[in-house]
Amino acid sequence: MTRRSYHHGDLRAALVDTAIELIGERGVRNFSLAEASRRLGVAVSAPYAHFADRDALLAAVTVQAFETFAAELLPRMDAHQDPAQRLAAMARGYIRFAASHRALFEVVYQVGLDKARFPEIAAAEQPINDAFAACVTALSAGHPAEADDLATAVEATAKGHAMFLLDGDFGSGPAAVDEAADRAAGATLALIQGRQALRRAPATPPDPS
Amino acid sequence: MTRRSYHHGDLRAALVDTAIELIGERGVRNFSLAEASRRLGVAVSAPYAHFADRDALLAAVTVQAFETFAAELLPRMDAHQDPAQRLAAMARGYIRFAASHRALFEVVYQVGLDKARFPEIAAAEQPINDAFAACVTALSAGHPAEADDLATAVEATAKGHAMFLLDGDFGSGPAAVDEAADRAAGATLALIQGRQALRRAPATPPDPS
DNA sequence: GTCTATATCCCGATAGAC
DNA sequence: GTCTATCGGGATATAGAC
Repeated sequence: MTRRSYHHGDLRAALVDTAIELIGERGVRNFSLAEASRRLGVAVSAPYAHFADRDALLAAVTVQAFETFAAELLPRMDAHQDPAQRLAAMARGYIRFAASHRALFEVVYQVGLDKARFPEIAAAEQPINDAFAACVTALSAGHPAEADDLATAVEATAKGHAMFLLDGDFGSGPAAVDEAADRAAGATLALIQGRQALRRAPATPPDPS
Repeated sequence: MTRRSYHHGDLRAALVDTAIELIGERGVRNFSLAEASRRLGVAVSAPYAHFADRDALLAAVTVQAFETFAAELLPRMDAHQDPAQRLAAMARGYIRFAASHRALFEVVYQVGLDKARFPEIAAAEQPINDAFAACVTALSAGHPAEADDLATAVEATAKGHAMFLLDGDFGSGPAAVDEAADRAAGATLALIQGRQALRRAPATPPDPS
């Protein structure tokens, strides 16, 4: 494959790959079909034989993002039995995914694609949501009203740490990723532990010692 | 002021206001100097008499964002003595600010302005950072190594909740804002409580009951 | 301080040839 | 399935008149 002639190659797949490359280099918001075409050495009109428009290509990238995330995350989770540890592992995996597949992460969380138009996105997301929901439900047994609360808090914490990492607030390099992952996992456990503590003693002010 | 002739009016201030309007309507990403000029009825070249370029205008908006945030947040914090409660109030204020000044929030957290080029941004940010750091330090007395950890976790949690709110995950309207603020405050307290619990019994698996 | 006019570049999308 | 060519739109920024 010479990268110069896709006349009979898989331009569709090549476009997805190139989109991910370009988004990694310059951000989703500066991604254009035109530049992807240029990089692949095809005419700017060529992508329209495979995608209805720019959003359709981004939808394909989004699907790949969820598939990649699930493939990397779910095995790691299965190493733990305890739901709290599983959630902490999810937080860790979330951070690692954001760091090692920055472009995919960006597409998922910065492009507001119409999910009604691209139902394949919801389908790709499903396995992760299921695993997450199972942990939260297990941890909220006996207190079902708090399940949603906990889910949001855990997600928010992971997402927040990921954004700080991508913004460079942890520095750069593998050490920064490890630190962010450790902290997100720690915060997740603290969150779970703290909810249980507050459940037992809701009005107690924190120990000042 | 007729909004049609800024020949001798304060075009600079008007541009900042209009930028905030436009960003609120269509997002920072789609904000352009050209459209701001059009809305104000001035030539597209007029802004260049007041701002070196687009980023310089956005820097002015950023400064206003921090000033507004500080003005709304700091008084609310002062109502509480306990550092944990102060941090929870900060989380609440963070959410409220994101909701009621969406455009300002977006500019601060989605535009990556070069802080070296615009030192006035750091200056405007200072009072908030100081108040935040004071709370975290007070809560980490005796465990200084954890201060940074806690600061990041609290910030991440607030930011995460704010992003979910702005993405519509809490629904819309004042009730959604209240719910997001309540949850962010609750998660902040849980985080603080959980750290203290884990400090006492680091290896204890969460109570499954 | 604001204007008109312009240079230069980018983009998405379509039509019709091969 | 890909090409060439083009339409119609957008943007930033500058030059020079008033």
